Amino acid sequence: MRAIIGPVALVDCNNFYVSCERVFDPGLLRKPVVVLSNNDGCVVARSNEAKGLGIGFGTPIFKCGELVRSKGLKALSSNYALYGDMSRRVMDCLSRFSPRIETYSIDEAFLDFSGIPLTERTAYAHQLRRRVLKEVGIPVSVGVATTKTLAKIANKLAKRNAGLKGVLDISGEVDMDALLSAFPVSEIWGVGYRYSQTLNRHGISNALQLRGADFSWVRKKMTIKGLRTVLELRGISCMPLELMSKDKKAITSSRSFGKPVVELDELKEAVATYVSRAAVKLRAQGSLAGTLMVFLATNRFKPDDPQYSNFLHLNLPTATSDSPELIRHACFGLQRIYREGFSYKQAGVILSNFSSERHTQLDIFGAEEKRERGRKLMGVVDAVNLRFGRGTLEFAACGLEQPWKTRQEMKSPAYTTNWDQLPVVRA
DNA sequence: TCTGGGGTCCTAGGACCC
DNA sequence: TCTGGGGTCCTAGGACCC
Repeated sequence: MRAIIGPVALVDCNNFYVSCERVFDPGLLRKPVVVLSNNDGCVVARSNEAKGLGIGFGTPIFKCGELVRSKGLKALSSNYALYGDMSRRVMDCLSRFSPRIETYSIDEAFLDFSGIPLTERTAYAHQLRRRVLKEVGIPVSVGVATTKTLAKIANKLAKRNAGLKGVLDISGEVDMDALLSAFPVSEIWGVGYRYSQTLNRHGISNALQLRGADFSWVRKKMTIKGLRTVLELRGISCMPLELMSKDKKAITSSRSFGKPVVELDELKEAVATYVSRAAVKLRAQGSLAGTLMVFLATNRFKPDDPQYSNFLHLNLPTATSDSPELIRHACFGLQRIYREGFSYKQAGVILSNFSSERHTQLDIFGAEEKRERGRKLMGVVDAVNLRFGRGTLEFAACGLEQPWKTRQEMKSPAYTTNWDQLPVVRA
């Protein structure tokens, strides 16, 4: 369901992953903290204190050793079970402030504010902010404007200026020209590195200049999406609220390995593991995959090592969500592209070309009975893993030792999603 | 020693057809 | 040797997002 919108609020959690960690470990408050990517590789979330130390997004953590020693920088492995659960709590809380809500990402939501009179919007946003902090423990920022693109800008300004206390409403009378002329074009939603380079070359460096740019020129250089951005900067809403979450059109599962992998058998275990994870998500949305892509690659950061990467698309004979079947196809594909004599660093699979499980095309070879048994088995496996935690039941093809598994040496417990890891309060 | 993972949308161009 | 025009479908690649 889509809807034309009036004023809209963008609510964005501040330094979300770090804030989640702080809820359960107050010792991290007011300290420089970063959360690392899978494999404990590079920085994907930073506390304000860490940003103050000059640590950029994506910095490899091995370059921060000195800061850990001299400034007490604390680095944590990412804990997606925790962040996913905290996200759900934040969204629950927000939906009580406006039932017309679009969950845009794990840490962001757009809320329809058209029911709130102009003079009350700022106060309402402050109230919302206090409530999320009290109930969930996560600090958020709120930007209110007449379009999503402008709300994004308001939100960034609210975060940036401490005096605003996390809220900025630009949906009413404001000096929009002054505001936009001070906002760099590269920070506009939908303008990435490439486009901002092109725009800069043509003398467009701030949001006011982009707002005034020639429509057909923008259309040519930045496609229809760029044109929508320009219109939104003018206050014309082109991006409606998406109130219903949509099914995914593709599901990827891939990881860098904790250490290089040479043997085909080990690669097969890894790929079998990834494809079973993807299959769980596939079944959860009631889809069948018609295409499976498998890929592998050596470490591109070691240019002196022999390099090789490849991928293979497989059009499956029958669309399926059956884990053993998908594992068979993935291993077959992997075998086709595997070359001996390389140290592999990464592999993965992408499922796509989905159809609905409810109107399956019948298998011309009459294997319906077998498929039905498979469906029931998958249902049981998913239910057990949901109840007792991921990995309770696994396929033998995924291996037992899993030496290739990613490193996560600084991970916090799954405080909210695993009974064994609930926080303990000491009297 | 150590450098992420998971998505979406749009367009150009090729293959193919009449 | 010369060599049309219009349409559809598909895919690879590029741009963006968090």
